[in-house]
Formats: sequence, structure tokens, C-alpha cells
Amino acid sequence: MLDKKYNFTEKEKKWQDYWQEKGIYDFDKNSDKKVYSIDTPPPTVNGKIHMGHLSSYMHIETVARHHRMKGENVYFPLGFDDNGLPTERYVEKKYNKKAHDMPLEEFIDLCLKTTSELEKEFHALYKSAGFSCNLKENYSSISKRTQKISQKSFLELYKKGYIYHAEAPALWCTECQTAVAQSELENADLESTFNYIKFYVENSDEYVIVATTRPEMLPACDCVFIHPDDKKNAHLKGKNLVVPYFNFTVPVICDDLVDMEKGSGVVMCCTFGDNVDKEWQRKYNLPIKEAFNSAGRMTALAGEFEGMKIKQARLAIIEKLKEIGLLVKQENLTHAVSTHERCGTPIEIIVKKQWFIDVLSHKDEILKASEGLAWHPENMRSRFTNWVQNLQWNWCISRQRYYGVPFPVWYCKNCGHVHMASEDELPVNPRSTKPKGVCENCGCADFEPEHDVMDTWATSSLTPQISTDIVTHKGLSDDMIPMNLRPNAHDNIRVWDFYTVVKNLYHFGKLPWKDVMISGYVTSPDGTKLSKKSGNNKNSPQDIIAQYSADVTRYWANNLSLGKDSCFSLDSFDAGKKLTNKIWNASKFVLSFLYDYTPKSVELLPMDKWMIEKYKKVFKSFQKNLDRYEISLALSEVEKLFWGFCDDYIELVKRRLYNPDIYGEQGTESAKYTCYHVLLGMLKMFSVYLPHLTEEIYMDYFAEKENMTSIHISGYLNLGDDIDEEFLKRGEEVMQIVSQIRQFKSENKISLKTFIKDLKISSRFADFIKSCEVDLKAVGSIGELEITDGDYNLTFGEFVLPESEN
RNA sequence: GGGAGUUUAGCUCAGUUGGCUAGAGCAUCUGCCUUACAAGCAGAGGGUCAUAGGUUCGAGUCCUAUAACUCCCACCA
Repeated sequence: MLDKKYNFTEKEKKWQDYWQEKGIYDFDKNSDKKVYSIDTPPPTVNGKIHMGHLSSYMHIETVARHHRMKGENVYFPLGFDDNGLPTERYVEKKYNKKAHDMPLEEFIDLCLKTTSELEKEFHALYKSAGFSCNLKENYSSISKRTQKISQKSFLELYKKGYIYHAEAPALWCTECQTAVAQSELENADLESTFNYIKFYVENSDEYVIVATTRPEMLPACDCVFIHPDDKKNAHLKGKNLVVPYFNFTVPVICDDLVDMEKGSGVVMCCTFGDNVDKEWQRKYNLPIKEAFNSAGRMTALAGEFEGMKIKQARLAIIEKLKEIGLLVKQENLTHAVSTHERCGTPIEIIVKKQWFIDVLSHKDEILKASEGLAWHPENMRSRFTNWVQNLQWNWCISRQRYYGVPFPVWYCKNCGHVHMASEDELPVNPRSTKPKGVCENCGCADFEPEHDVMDTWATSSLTPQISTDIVTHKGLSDDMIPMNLRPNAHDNIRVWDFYTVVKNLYHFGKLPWKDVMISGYVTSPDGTKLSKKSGNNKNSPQDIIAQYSADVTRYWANNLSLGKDSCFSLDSFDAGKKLTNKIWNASKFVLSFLYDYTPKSVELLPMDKWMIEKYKKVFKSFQKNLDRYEISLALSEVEKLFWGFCDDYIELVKRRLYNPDIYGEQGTESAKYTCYHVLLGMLKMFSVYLPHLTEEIYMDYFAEKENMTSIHISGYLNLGDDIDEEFLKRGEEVMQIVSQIRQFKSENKISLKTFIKDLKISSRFADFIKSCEVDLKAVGSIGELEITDGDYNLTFGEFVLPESEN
């Protein structure tokens, strides 16, 4: 017997423990059932989870549960991304200490301790949300096992020629003091000043005006560019100009990348002010001059400004130029600047030895291969192709940081030769382990370790391998590739999705997955993005779940459209509360007639068959929609079916259920058969959205009938594939009559149970309606029914008010 | 500048190969204590589907243009 009220706090906890204990969601390694595998996003362990993360996991949940209900062997691993810069920055901030202020080992311990505490919190939240991923064996991106896979990937790609070590311009964050990748950039509109500065022609009184926002780059000036079509300045070509204040000369060169409309139409090239400078340096083989160092402080090249920070030097140099009369004018402007997404510092370009994965020369094959991915929604494909087409930098994977997977690399102290670890040494930390053997090049046994660590994404891009290794134990392998699904939010398309495609193509020549499902962001009611740092996170997942239940939270999440951002609103929580309450009450009511019932086939009454046909129709389209990741559409279908079941069908047949003596055995049995199957079938469909509530009802009654230990592995209920549309139409006509009876009573402001002496019905489906006479009379409280063939029309007779009102 | 999305009821949004009278929840209004549920039920009002053209027997849905908003990318001299 179901309780009078459903206590979600108690029940949800009960079932979460039960599922864990019984291993209901465990992946069966030895099964030969069809596998459905999910490359679950490992959350970055650097703070709190917010409703956006939670909603996106709830989408994955629905998909996983759907495939489980289809009888598939669902592989749904869980991991934590707990290495790299995000973790470092979180730890630095939390303890208000910089990594380089303490011994490396101590810092790493602090990171490990912090992430393990956070992971416990994450774990508890996932459990309280009723997640069906593997909560027992998680992977971590800093574990030894993961490091081994990551290092092996590095060695293999190096052997295959995809990875190279070079002293080349790379994107650099002066705050974090590390190289970064293009995918870690974020645009910011910053206020700046255009400074119009005089460059005198060598040994002449003639000058040209150069506009720059970065006068501190003057000491790194290589040349001045004019456009080939620039008639006004054409005569300068080939002449030398004197760099103001710093007094060295640079040539004037023509290049059509110059924009004559911008600034003064004359531009200085400094190594490296921006991407174009980088291009010009390469094209004209210009000398590389470092005006500032990796810490963002001016070098000796800057003379008296040496040691100043970039911004400080900019102001100082402007003052100096003003003083000596070389600054003609200044203009304020706002321009887009690339900044580091983790700290917001403007990105610089600096030359240092770095490890790179070549992506630029493989753009075409990446694009070609990515055509094989199915994106949900499909329009997200363009973000991926857009990103690949616009790539400008190879993937720099070395970070001058502390907490990450080390490179399995040493350098020979004698000849500088790169010495790679052998596979059997992995995982290895070159900082604490000496290599086996001697230098292949010179025989020297003295090595210097690589101090850099790898980019987090160099490892995270292997989640298909890392996560499946839990069952395959094959490490870097394509055994379970392509996985069925990669789910993530749209911000990760250019990062995690892109890098995973690259790595799997390079290693195996295969795509990592078949489908990609993209969730949107959940924004604050004011439209700003929820994030770990912005602090606009009033509604924590823990609070919401405690207040509304995990099931209702899932209802909310699964009502969001895929790929689309939406404002956080409590509206649909109320709708979810109503729905769960209604499911509880309806089940309680229906089951109260079924406790001694054993399902057996029976000849169905027309309206019972109508209900079954409706179920069949919705079931079919529900399957189709969930197979296509149309999660919210599938939900709204079953929801609509359910409300109709309650308000129309149950109302129609409840008298048959109550009064077998009046309506006969067939009438009652037919209603019981229909109630049993339709309720069971709907609960199974709802189970992918509302796992706790449906489990409670199922386990109370149906589990025994079906001999199952959980609704979630019990399979959907298919009542047949052929749908009798004609029959449905006739049933709808009967419902229209019911609806009109209700309207009549409502308009006359009388109770629905008010007795109506007689009703004349004219319809083209007269015979069918006659066959439903019993139900119509019962639901409408009608005395005599006169049903004739003809155009649709109802004529109401007199009604009798209850005695108390007379 | 390139790309994508959004624009439907007072509010939040569904509406997937074009097809009966454009739907839901919330809100509003009118009723109903109906042998599950008043946290309920029945009913009503409310929409030139952003704008302007076009294709079609038929357009919220397809095409073209315009506008507003959002996102991604580029723009950093």
C-alpha cells in the first residue's frame, strides 16, 4: 500500500541507498547485450557545482536511463578533472598562497588534499540527485593510471610526428606565467588609448605618424609597414625611420595586410604586439626582440624602463614622448583584447621552447572526419567547424606550472638531445626519476628533466580511453571507440570536443563518439551566466534538491531545450511538484482496485481500447524522440498522456471499478486490465525522468508482478506497434461529448454530479457512441441517452439539483 | 566583419519532413467540497505566431529582405 502522502526526503534517500547496494546501474562486463556508452564530462574540480552543471547531468541521466530501459548495457562512467591550472588557481586562492612560494611537493599535496575534499562534496551531490553513473569507481585526471595513459599518448603522437618541441611564438599569460592554448582565450572589451607618435626619417626633418596602443613595444620595433597602395607615404618605402626616444633605426616595408583606414594608416611591427606582428616576423624573417619578459616586466631593451610592468611602462613612455614633443595626439578607444580565461590578463606572445601538437596542417582531415559526428541539436556542428576553420595556433601543450601530468622527457646535459621515457617506465615523473640508459645521441648519462607539465586538455582529451580503461584495462586503446555519446555544454565544443576528436583521430584514425549532445547554459534571471566565480548562484543544487526533491529538479532540467540557454526560474518546479503529486495520487487510487488483481487478457470495452491505443501512439513517439535526444518533447508527450489518463479516462471508468455488481465482470476486468497496463507503461516512461517516485510505486506493487528488483532495469512496456487511428478518432468524439457535458454543467453553475434526465446526441459515429453508453451515462450522470446518426449535435434535457439545494 | 540562435497569450516557453479551430504551465475570471488528489476538478477570456514581400490549394513551419536581442569566432597596429 502506498502512503497517503509521498515523503520525498525519506524515499529518495532510501532508493539511492538501495540502487547503490544492489548495483542496479552497474555495467555488466560479461553481458552480450548491446552496449550504450557515455563519455561523461568529468567536472573540473575547482569550486561548487551550480544548477547549470546539474541540469546538464540530468539530461545525460535521462538518456542513460532511457537506454537502460530499452534493455541496453549502459556504460556510464564518472570522473573528476582534478589537475592543471584550474585546480592550481583554486588552491592558490583558497589558501591565499602562490604555488611558487612553497616547495613543489607541498603544493602538490595541498592540491591533492583540496580536490579530494571537493570530490567528496561532488560525490554526495551526485548521489542525492539520484545519478545512475558509476559512483563506485571514478577516474581522476591526476591518478597514476590516467598519467600513464596520458604520457603514453604523448610518446605515441611524438613517434607519429604529430608532436614537436620548438622555440616558437606562443600565447602567454604573464599573470599565470605559462603558455596557454588558443582555446583558453577569452575576448574582453578594454579601454585603451591610440597614441599618434612621430617617427622621423633618418637624417631628415621629415616624419611620419604612427598610431599605436602599445608604445611600450617601441623597444621591440622591427620595422614600419605601409600599404602598397598608400600614395601619400609611397616615397618612404626603402627609407629608414628613427624609433622615437629609443633612437635606433628601422626600415619601411610595404604589405597589404596594412589597414589604411586604421589609426594613421601606418603601422609599426614589434615582436610581438599581436598576431599580425607574428605573421610579419615569419614572412620577412624579422629579428625577435623581447621588450618584456615572461613575468610581464620590461627587459634591458627598454633601457631606463627596465623592470617596470607592461602597463606602468606604457604610461611612463607616453609621458616621455610628450616631454620630447613626439606625441602628436591621443584618442580613447575600446577594443577587443584576447585575455586568459582563468585570470582575465591580456595575453602576450612570447618565444620560449614549448611542446606543440600540430593541428594546423590537419585542419582538413579533422573537418572531414567531423562530418561523421551527429550533433544534437544539429546547428551546434557549425560551432565546431567554425572553430577548426579559424584556428591560428598549433596546440601548445606545455605549461610552465606545477600541478599536472609531467612530460615523460629528459634532455641530455651534454648535447641537449631529447630523451623520451620508454613505455614500461610509465607513469614517470622526470623531476624525481632518472631515465634508464644513456643519451641515444652522445652516450652521456647526465640528464636534465623537463620541468613543464602538460595542459589539462592533453589528458582530458583522452576521456574515452581513460574512462573505458576501468573495464577494459587496456589503457590507450580503441576497444570501446566510438562511444555512443559525448554530452557537454556548448562552451566545450571548441575545447574538450575538439581536442578529443583530434587525439582520437591521430591515435586511431577514428572518431571518439557517434553522437554529441549539447546542453545550454542556465542563466540567472537577469540573463547573466551562472558560474563558479560570478557569485550569482543563490540557488545551490543542494538547497534546491532539499527543497523540491531530486525528481522535481530533474523535471525542471528536462524541460529545458537542448543547446539553448535559459533563465533560471522556479516556475517549472511548481509544475513538477504538481505532476509528482498527481502521479502519486493517481497511482494510489488505481492500485487500490488492483491489489488482488492478476493481469489476464480480456475483451476490452471501447473506451478501454481507446486508452490503450492512445498509450501505444504516445509510446511509439516517446521512443522515437528519446532516441533522437528530444528529451523535453518526450517528457511533454507522456505528461499529456498522463493528465488525460487521470482527468478523462479514470473519470470515465471509475464507476466500473467501484461497482462490479452493477457493471458486470467484463466491465470491471476490462477497466482493471487497462488501468494496470497503462499505468505501468506510463510509470516506466516517467521513470527516466522521475526515478525515485516511480521506483517507490513500482516496488510497492508492480515489482512482484514482473519479478523485478527495480523499475529502472525492467524494460519499457510495449502494447503493440499497430495503432488504430480510426478508433482513436471515435474515442475523441466520445471525449468531446464528455467535455460538452462538463461545459453545460459549468455554464449552468451546477455540480458535475448533477443528474441530467436525458441527452440527445447526434453523431456520424452513432454506433460507436452507443457502445460507450454505459461510460457516458456514468461520467455525465445522465438518465436517458438518445443517440442518432447525423451531424454532430447535443441537446440537453432537464437537470435535477441535489435535494439540499432545492 | 564571418557564423549560429531567438522573436508565438500578461509572464515562462512547446510547436521536427507545410495540413483540421496555433498548444502547455503560471497569472486572470466563473463555477464545483465529484466515494484518489482543494497542493484538486470543470469551464472561460486572452495570440494580425517580430515586420514586409514571395512560393503553395494551404505557411508559426519553406524562401528573400528588414529590425531587435543573445551567443561563438575574428577585429588588438
